[in-house]
Amino acid sequence: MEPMDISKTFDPTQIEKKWYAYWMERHYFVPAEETDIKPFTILIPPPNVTGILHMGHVLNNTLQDVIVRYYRMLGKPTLWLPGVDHAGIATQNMVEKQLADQGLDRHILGRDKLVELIWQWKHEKGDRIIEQLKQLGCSCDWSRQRFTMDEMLSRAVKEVFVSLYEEGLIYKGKYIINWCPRCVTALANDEVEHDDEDGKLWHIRYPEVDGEGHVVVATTRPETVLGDTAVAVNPRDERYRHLIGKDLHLPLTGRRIPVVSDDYVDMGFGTGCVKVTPAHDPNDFEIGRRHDLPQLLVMDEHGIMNATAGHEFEGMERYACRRKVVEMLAAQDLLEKVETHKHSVGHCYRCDTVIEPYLSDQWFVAMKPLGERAIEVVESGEVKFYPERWTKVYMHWMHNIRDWCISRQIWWGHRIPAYYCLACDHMIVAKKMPHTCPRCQGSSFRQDEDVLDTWFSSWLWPFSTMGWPDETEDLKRFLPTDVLITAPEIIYLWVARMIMSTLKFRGVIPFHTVLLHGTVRDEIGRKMSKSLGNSPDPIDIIESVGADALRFSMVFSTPKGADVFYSDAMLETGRNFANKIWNAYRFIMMNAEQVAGLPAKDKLVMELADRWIYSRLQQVISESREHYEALRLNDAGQCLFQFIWDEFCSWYIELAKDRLYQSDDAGKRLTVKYILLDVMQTAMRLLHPIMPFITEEIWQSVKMLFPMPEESLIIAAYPEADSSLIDLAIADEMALVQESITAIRNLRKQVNLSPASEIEITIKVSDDRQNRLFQQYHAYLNKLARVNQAYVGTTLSKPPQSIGAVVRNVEFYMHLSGLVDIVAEKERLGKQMEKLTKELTAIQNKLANDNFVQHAKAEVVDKERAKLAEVNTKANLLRQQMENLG
RNA sequence: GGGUGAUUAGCUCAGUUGGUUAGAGCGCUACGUUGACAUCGUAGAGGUCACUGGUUCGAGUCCAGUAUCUCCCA
Repeated sequence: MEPMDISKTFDPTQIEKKWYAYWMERHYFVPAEETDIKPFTILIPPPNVTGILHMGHVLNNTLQDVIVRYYRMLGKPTLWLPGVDHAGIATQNMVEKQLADQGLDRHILGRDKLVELIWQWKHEKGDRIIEQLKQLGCSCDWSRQRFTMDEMLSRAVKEVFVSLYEEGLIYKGKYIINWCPRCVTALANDEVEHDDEDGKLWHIRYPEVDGEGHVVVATTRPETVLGDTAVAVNPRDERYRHLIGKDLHLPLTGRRIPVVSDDYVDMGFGTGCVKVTPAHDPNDFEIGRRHDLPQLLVMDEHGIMNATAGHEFEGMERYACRRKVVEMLAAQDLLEKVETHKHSVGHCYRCDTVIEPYLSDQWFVAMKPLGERAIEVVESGEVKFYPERWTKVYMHWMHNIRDWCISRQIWWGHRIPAYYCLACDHMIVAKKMPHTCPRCQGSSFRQDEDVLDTWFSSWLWPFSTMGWPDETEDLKRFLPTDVLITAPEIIYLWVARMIMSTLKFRGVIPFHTVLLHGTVRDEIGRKMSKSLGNSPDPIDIIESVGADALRFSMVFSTPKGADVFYSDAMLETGRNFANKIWNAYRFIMMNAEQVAGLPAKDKLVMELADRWIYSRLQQVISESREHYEALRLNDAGQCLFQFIWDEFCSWYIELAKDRLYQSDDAGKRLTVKYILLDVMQTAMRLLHPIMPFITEEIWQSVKMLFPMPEESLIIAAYPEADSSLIDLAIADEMALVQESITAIRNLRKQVNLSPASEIEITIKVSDDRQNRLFQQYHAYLNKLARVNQAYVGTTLSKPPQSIGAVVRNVEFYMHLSGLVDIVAEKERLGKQMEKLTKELTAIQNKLANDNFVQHAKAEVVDKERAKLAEVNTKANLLRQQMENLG
């Protein structure tokens, strides 16, 4: 390759397509067969089939890909198992919306036709998000891609349902659900939108049966009085204790209802008496259960009052009924008062109708028996959460676990495998439609109309995707998997349930580690959402700055599971970094043309900077390994960013230039060329998990010049640190040089000397080692601080007309040529003196404090003393300089 | 209402078992086209660590309370 053909800025589009195709052709993402090495496995949280890639997916899948690629490089057979979720309600809604545009609705179409339409849609457009994940660089094993409605997964769903039913852990019962009377359908919790509204609070009198008194209850929905079956008070409430167990007259109905005691009642709210309507309020439903109260449904599925409400109200719309109830109460002097009241009201997300809590037949899973083992495995540490604090959230939910309502009144999903005999209504739960009714010998059946909650297929993901209930090779090999990476919002919905199901049906944990990451927000902290329009399209970003830049920015900005604040500035971090790497590569290639016969590593003529960069490289290798393994991906990113940008580019490459351009020693030139290629190549491997495309591109191209086997692949190994190359003495010397260069640059700045002007420096060192160091490497000062002439010695003193700085115990004096602004300089020094004095006082006070000297650890005290000496030296120098200025 | 977490520079965040002059990136200011990179370089300014009390020789760090906010569940 002609080096000058390499473009000045990094152009990702071409190379991303090229290398993804290359990886696919070579089956990189398929775990190696025939090996005894324990594989590394990650299950994807399956995105919705309707989904298009958003920033949340980018974060989630980038983190997974980084980890998977890291373990692949460690030589493990690695499986990232991908798939898509059928997302019952969301998908059906989307297709129904399309129908609506054509003036159709599902009732006209019928169930079979609608389901057929959705499948058709899935085949045509459903897997768009999969293509987008590929653009992001995700290294999933696409040959194992699953869909929650696949035959394989449906089999598992039926198997589990039937098995839990037979064990008595699935049952049919009554439950309060959110019901939209206009759409005539049940709504999931997340389909109900809550708004705070100004409503009214009606205070109603319920007369006592024995005695003259009454209690007052407050309600926002007076029509539900008709369905009351009790009044509840708090057992500790002195005001009402005498009423517990007594009866009240329920207004307008002629019924008598008891007073019950329940902890749920808030003594401080309203009058402390609560009317209980078990069939029309979720909290009342729970109270009703505890006290075995009747559940009276007083309206029908359209929100029209029924016969149970009483003949005066039957047939009335719910709000008309509300008005009539209020009128009648007032007429009977049972209305104590009416207040305005702000409260939260649930609305149908589709039609905005006020939802009605509604009692209906539903299917449940009894969760308590499944929860016990799931608690144990987290307590014992078999399953760990990162960050750890989520363990508490998980435990809290598990200890208060409730039965899971798994039926949904929609059409898209796994239909409940329960069949009813048309002749005698006998119910049979079975994997297939039965032939004969065991009770009446009838032979015609209808299947339950409901489908299962989408999570009922997702919770089986760890083994349903691997072919269970068959004992497949994949099951034996890949379960338990290793790390699950997901958002904390679905700890309950998904993570906990997978732990329970996998323990129940496989007897093992599904994964040993759960990594929870934050939410992607916009610059002002809002969640990214379609409706706010604050979510950029990741594909646009990839097309403009590249997947690597996006990936790096995401990884870099997601510390310890905290939220990610997406902004253009944040994206620039990755874009600039990719460009920086690209230009370092470009520079190296420009100078690498003739590096044909490189010297063997042990024949290299290495000097300070060379030994230093190798030493640092080894440390960075170890650190990055530790970070990747501890799942601190942002730390891995930061550590590599800092090494490549600051240490390799800003220091090493800059120092290498002298030898490349000016040295007439061929051995020196060869050494530096070798090291540039070697460090670059190693750094590309370190960074490959985070930025796979650019690192592969550079790897492949450097490989042609660098002495390594032609077939060696970037993924073939994650570098291992060679501790023999770590040299702390060298590191210390280099640090001194670096600090010195910074100090000299500062001196320049202080007197406003242009960085281009050449200067003379007197360096007073305090020992021979330092003397040798500065004699030998004054070229470094020349290159990076434009020190034209350096006088080094142990006995030198401050030259006239100079300003000084101290680094450790080395004094630097920059020779001035009479260009200094005396007044400004004095002011600056005065300010510095003030700061030093303050610090000095603090240390002296500390050391004068007997308590400190006696109680603190010896090393802390020693450190304090050393500091005192250092600060004193600085102060003396400063004083001298101030005197010099007159 | 129950639970959980947070509060450090203009912004986003580090700060490991209490022990430097509380750090980084971005932004801002000044200067700079030094033969990879202006998507760059060098330097600078900027903080009562939310508030109140406590423990300690010593608190951003530990404890209690207050305030404000986040998220999950109801």
